[in-house]
This record gives sequence, structure tokens and C-alpha cells, in this order.
Amino acid sequence: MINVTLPDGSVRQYEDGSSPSDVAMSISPGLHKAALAAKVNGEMYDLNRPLEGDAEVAIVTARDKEGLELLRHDAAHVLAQAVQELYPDTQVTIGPVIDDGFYYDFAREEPFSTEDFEKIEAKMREIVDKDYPIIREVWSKEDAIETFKKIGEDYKAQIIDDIIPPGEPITVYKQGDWFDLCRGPHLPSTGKLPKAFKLMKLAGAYWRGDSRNEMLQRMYGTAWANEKDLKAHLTRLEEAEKRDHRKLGRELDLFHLDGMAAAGSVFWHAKGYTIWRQIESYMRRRLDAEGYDEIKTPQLMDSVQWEKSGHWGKYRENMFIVPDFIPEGEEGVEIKVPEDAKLMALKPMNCPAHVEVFKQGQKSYRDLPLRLAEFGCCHRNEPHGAIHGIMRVRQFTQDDAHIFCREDQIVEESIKFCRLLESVYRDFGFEDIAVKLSTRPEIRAGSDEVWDRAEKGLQDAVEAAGLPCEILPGEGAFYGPKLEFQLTDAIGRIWQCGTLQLDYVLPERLGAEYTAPDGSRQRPVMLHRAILGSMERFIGILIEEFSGAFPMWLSPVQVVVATITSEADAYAEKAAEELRKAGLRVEVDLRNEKINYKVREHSLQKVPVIAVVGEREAAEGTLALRRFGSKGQEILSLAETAQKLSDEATAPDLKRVKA
RNA sequence: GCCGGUAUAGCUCAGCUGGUAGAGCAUCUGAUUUGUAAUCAGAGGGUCGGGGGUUCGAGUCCCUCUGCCGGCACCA
Repeated sequence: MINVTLPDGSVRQYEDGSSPSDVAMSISPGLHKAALAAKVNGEMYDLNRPLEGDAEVAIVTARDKEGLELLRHDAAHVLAQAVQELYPDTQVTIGPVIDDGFYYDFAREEPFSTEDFEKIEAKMREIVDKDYPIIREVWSKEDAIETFKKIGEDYKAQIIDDIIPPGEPITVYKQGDWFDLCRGPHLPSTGKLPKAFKLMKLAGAYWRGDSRNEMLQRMYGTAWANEKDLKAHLTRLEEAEKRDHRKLGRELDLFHLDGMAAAGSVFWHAKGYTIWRQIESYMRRRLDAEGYDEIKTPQLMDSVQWEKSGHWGKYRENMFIVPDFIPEGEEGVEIKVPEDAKLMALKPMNCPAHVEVFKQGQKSYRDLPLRLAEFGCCHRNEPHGAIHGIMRVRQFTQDDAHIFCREDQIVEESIKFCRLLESVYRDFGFEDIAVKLSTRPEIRAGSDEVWDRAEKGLQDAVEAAGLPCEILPGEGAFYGPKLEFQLTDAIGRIWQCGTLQLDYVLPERLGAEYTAPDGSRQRPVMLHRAILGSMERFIGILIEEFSGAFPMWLSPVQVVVATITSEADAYAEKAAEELRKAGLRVEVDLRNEKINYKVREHSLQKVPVIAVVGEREAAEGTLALRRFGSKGQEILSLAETAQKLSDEATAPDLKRVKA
């Protein structure tokens, strides 16, 4: 007999060789029906896999996170079986679970098309209906390789050969005639898979994630415990689409993009640039208060500078190179660049120029830490497939700064930075920030003691700011460890925004030094840091975060004064003037349209306040305020409105000063 | 850069198996003076992304380039 401890703490006895399925049945037939797998001593087990002794057993159903993952994993297998039955010339590779679903990578000469999806889904449902038992088998490595090779599954054979560590058992799952290499666990039968799945998209993906390898065809799908959850998920996706910054950017007249005229660069319109200016002013105030010195450095620098900094060697192919010469000849004649023309490059980052500024004049230890900030406009020739809206562009402006300091100042500076970043993000409404600490890579500059101190310094800094942090071992730059601060867009894509990087190498390469108290010449350490990251990307994320309905202080138009009849025109102008005097961004709508029409239009533009004026308001010197997202109205005197709205429109940092 | 998809009016989209373009909204003009999410009428607007080909004839079929979309790879 074996003793089984259930999640509620109770202990039951079962015959030797009993499986989680027996346990579930003994608790209730309902649970047995809902059971998908089990957690045995914390490890996931198939329902029918015999228990090997006393154990803690928890039955997993579709309600558990693990259960849902199991479903999705099975959905991937059912997909693979369906595809191979329909298209026998297809090889299977891998099919993992991802957020909200799964994918499967197939190798096949002929491309699939999304038009095949309907047929494939029908086949998947058929496999579910057949209710094939899913049977786990343990094979030897040699047998497994041989079997998969024999049936032409070269990728599977390669996985077993290269990827699975020796000694680990090779498990194969069979459903009907079809079988697949898999770690498991799986559902007891294909009939347990709810039909709440849907194939979503088709995409290319490199075999084993390496662009030197061949490209496979990846099918993405989503799978849920029931139809209702699936529908809710699809609705969420639709809602997220409405928040897409590219769509809102156009609809709200914030910016436009023109792939033909300037691929990967943003044309900012007045409204979008108003938001930009608010953010820039805000950041400038925050940096001023933190002891930064704002500077401005050249857009074009001689290639010699980039050679010295090391960028030329490593990133040349992503830099825009400009030959320094005067083209001759008539219009229409091809421009010939002389072979000996000096080359310049648009800056891909600001740091070398900041080191140049640091190097001007003599620096003493008394000058440190020296914090040089710049809203630096950078150009990077990004791979074309990487460009995305205003999130990933070829011209962008960083809220960049470099802190030159002594090694013993690193920790304090890092803490100050993390606190500042956390406070800035909170002002913009971001509460959960993902922080990643990338530690020393295999090939690196500097001694282990220096790395020890640097990594610990960054970790302490994040902790001091009260931010949770995940460590990415070996992901740091060769010159130092780094922190990355990530935000998520409307559809769950993660974007790097803020960053803090320690750099011991660049000051050395470019010869930055200061005079120490003992009169010796010393190298400063350099902290590369950005809070928002790129202005473009940050604004893109803000647009999606607020779905275009910006808080008052950022909103490009804060108030629209809309008239009901032309009788109120003069008063409307006067009211707008008063509100502008109070520092508000105000537009007036005197058009000969019904108030319904005006309210609708400005509501669609997500203007925070519509101030309606008719004869009554004009006579009484009041405004009827209607807030975005509400139907009610509030009648206030002109003076009260100016006071109240300008308070509301005060930037968060200035509010703190006032308070 | 790679794989797949896609490109028609300012925007959203229709245009079946080839017979030289349509709708709604927007714009402009006129009427309407209106009380909180679309007042009515009329007009203008497109070498159907560029180039090449098949055909008597191409928005429609083929090739090619470019952009865009979704992934992959990349992201100092």
C-alpha cells in the first residue's frame, strides 16, 4: 500500500501501482472526469502513470494554470498530427506552449497558407472526437534516433541527438498511429482536449532560433478550457487592436509614418509633438533637480571618432555613413563619391561625444560625479523587418546621460538613478516595471573583483528603489553589467525603455581621466543611463497605455470650448482666452454644427474636457463642463473653471512642489 | 536580413471567374442657429504602390522592385 497526501492535508491509502487517475476516481467521479494530469511531489505526471511510492498528489484540471498549459501542449500535438495527416510531406520539429496558446514549427517544401487553417482545424476536431488514448513510452536514445530517422523525421532525430542530455530518458507519446517525442506530461486521451482552440497566424521561424539555419513554418494557435474563455480572449485581442499606437497616432493626428519618404522615421504633427514637449520639459525639470548638466553634441562625427570608440568595428553595418565631399556635375548626373573622401557617420549613440565633452579642460576628483545629459537624436540603420511603428525606428531621441564617477561612487549613483526612474515611471502611471539585471558574459573586460562590485552595486540599487528584478546570467555587455527596465504594449509585446549600464572600457579607449587627491591621473567609470529610453518608443507605449486618452497634463488639447449657437461665439472666445491665460491648451469650436455633433467629434478625439457654451452660459458667465468618458455636466463660473482645470493640468512633479 | 501575407479616394473598405472604377465617413459649396456622441442637399476627388510581361483588352493573371502587416533573427 502507498500513502497519498492530498492538497487539503488528508492522507489516503492506495494499492501499489495506483495512478493519479485512481486517486481522482476515489475522490469523486466528477473530479476524475475533469482531471487532466497530476502534480506528484511537485512534478507533473500523466494521469495514468503509476505512483512509485508514498506521495503528495494534486489533481490538475483545466482550472489550474498547469492544466491550461497542458491543454495547450496537447493542442500543439493534435495540430501536428492533423497537419501530418493532411500533408504527409511535412516534418515536425518542436511545439511548445506560450502565453495564451502554443505554436508548432513544421518543415515542408511547399508553403502553408492561412487558407489551410480551416481544413486543419476541422482535422484537429476530428482527432479530438476520435478520443485516441495518449500513451507514454520510454525509449532508448539509439532506438529513438533510429525510429525517427526511418520515418524521415530528421529534425526529431537531431533533437534527440544534440539537445537531450545523455542519460535523460527519451519519452514518446502515442495517440492513434501518430507519435511524437515529448517530455510530457499529456492528457489521458485526445478527447479531453476542449475544442476551444483556434489557429491564429502563420510565420517563418529559424530552426533552433539561428538565422544561419533553414527557416521553418510556424503555426500559432490559442487554446482555452472552454468556448467562453476563447471568445473572451479573442475579444481582448480586438480591444487591444483599437489601442494600437499606429492607429491612434493617425486618428488623433499625433504623427504619421511614410515608409516611402523616410522609412523608420517619425513625422511628428503638432498634437503629437505637444505631448513630446510636455515629456521633455518634465524630464528636464527632473534632471535639473538631480544635478545633471544638459549638453548638445554633434549629429555627424568623423569616422575616426567611431573607430576609437570601437563602434566602427562592431556596429558599422548599422550606422549611416556620410562621405564628406562636395558633389560636382549637373543635375541628373550620377554622383560619384571620391575614393579618398573622408567618411563621417550620423551618431548611433551619444556616449563618445559625451566623453569628448568630459575631456575638455582638466577634470578633478572634485568634479565627480559629473552627470552629462542630452536629448540626443540618434540614427541606427535597423534591419528592415525590425521596424515597428514608432516603437522601433531608425531615428530616435534618447533621454540620455552619462555619469562620470569614481568607482566608489557607483553604488550611490545607481541608487539615485533607480529611485529617479521609479519616481518618473510612477508619474506616467506605470506601476509594474520589469527589471532585468544582465551579469558578466564569458568574454569580458576587467577583473572579477570589479565585476563582483559592479553587479552587487546594481542589484542593491534596484532593491533600494523597491523594484523586483530578474537576473539574466551572462547577458551583460563585455564592458560591464547592465540593468534594463521594460514596459509592455497593448498586445503584450515587451519593450526595453530605461537602462543603466556600467562601463569601464570606453573611458579607457577614449582617454578620459581626472586628477585624484594625491595628484595622480585616474580613469573615471562611466554610467550610461536612460529613463524613458527613446522618446518615440516611450510615447508609443503611453499612447497604448492610455488608449489615446491622455491624462490632463499630457493631453495635446486639454479643453475644447464648443458653442451651441453663434450667439455665444464672442463669449466662447473670451472664455478660451481666460483659460489660455491660466496656462491651458484650449481650442474653440464655433462651427455651425449641432452640439451633438461637436460633442461626438471631440469625444472621439478623446479631449479631456469639453466646455459647452450657449446663451445661458454666455449670460451667466459660466461653462458647462463635460469630462471625457462621462455624460454628466458640471456648471462652473469661468474663474472657477480656470483655477480648477489648471490645477488638474499641472504636471505631477510641479504638483509636488505646490503641495 | 529571412518566411508568409498585403497594397484601390484623406480614412475604412467593395470591385465574382480579365471588358478602362464604387460606397460610407472626411473635404468643399449651400441651406439650417441647433442644449451634450453623426441636420439636410449638392459638388469635387483615384495613371487602382513603381516597373516589366501575357492579352484585342489588366485594378483583376505572371515576373520584379518598394512599402506596409504578422512572426523569426537582430536591437550598442
